[in-house]
Amino acid sequence: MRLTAKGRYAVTAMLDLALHHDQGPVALADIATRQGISLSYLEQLFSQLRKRGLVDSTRGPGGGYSLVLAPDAIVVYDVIGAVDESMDTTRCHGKENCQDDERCLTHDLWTDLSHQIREFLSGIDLAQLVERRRVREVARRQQQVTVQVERDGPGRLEPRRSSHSSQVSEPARIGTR
Amino acid sequence: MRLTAKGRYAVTAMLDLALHHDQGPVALADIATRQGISLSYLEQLFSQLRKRGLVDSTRGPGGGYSLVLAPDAIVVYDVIGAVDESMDTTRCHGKENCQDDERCLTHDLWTDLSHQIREFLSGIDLAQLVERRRVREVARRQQQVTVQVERDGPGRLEPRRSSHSSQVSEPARIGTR
DNA sequence: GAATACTTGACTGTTTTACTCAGTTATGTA
DNA sequence: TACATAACTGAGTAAAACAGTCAAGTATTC
Repeated sequence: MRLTAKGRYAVTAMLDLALHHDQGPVALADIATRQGISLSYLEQLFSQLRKRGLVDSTRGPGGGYSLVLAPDAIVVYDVIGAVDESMDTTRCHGKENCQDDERCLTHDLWTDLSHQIREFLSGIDLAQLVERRRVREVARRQQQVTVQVERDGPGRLEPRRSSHSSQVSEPARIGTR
Repeated sequence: MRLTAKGRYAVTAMLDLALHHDQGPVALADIATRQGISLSYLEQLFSQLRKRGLVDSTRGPGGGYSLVLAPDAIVVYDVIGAVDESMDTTRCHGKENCQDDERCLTHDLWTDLSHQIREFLSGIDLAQLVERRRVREVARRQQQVTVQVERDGPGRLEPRRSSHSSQVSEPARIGTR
């Protein structure tokens, strides 16, 4: 089973995109500040998301990324699948050669589990997540942070134009490991 | 999410134990040959399984490991939990400090997924697995192998007593990686 | 006392993870 | 046209996790 920080970041970032879906393209720098993910890392992730056709990019000032499909047409499973290879829990990846070219004792168990996980994550789309009360709470909190940063300015230099707050002391800590 | 070869091996080994449950203690060397797992590695695993109170050991000739509880009282989730730390998919491990000491946007999603997985793996016990037709098939195949090895002898030396086939050229391949 | 089998702990090579860095290319605005 | 912005690309890397191995025990039975 491949469910790593990478996959979690991808889902978080896509959800952020869905939350600001109506405000045109969203710059990665904004997502970076709001979600506490390193910008360089986001660039790497979005490169993959774009290749999989999940997002579209707009270059230049005011540019950023936007969802290709409506939030209710994107399920969590696809997002993770775009960056995390496979969600399979079998060692043989579906082929039944786990032991001496034959099925191992527990082959079916892992197949069933993989199926279970796929079902679950395929049943949840971004729109559903956006609707959740607790997600909205967190989103509101994160909005505060962004506004704060904007008011204080990105570091006193620069005339501070546009709604972007590039180069804040972030990215900081994203939990322990 | 932590589901690695280690957890899979543990379940496989425990299932092997359940299959030979009525024949007294099972030697690790036997499990190693039948399941294609390295003996040294099994030793490591069973050390943990014993600490968690899932198996009992009998030393000396004819000894081996046996289940502490009946097969229908041991669920897969516990076996994996014994060797694989945690099955949690959140980064913060339940604590809600995933981002700046607060809940991250997708916290609940991972909590729900973890719950889902736990439910699934807690609903399956070793007895149920033993009953499965496809498991029995594989088990029969593996029995053949053991018998084969016994007939051929472990290498022509030794008078060949008891039902144990120590020190066969195994452990060999355990699938690719 | 020899063989069997469990027990412990340290050690190791490889792969994966989670990044960073340095640079390039495209685009809107003054 | 310059310049600021922001997307892109690819290589590099420290640290951790994985999947084991190895060596030296101790307990038990025949």
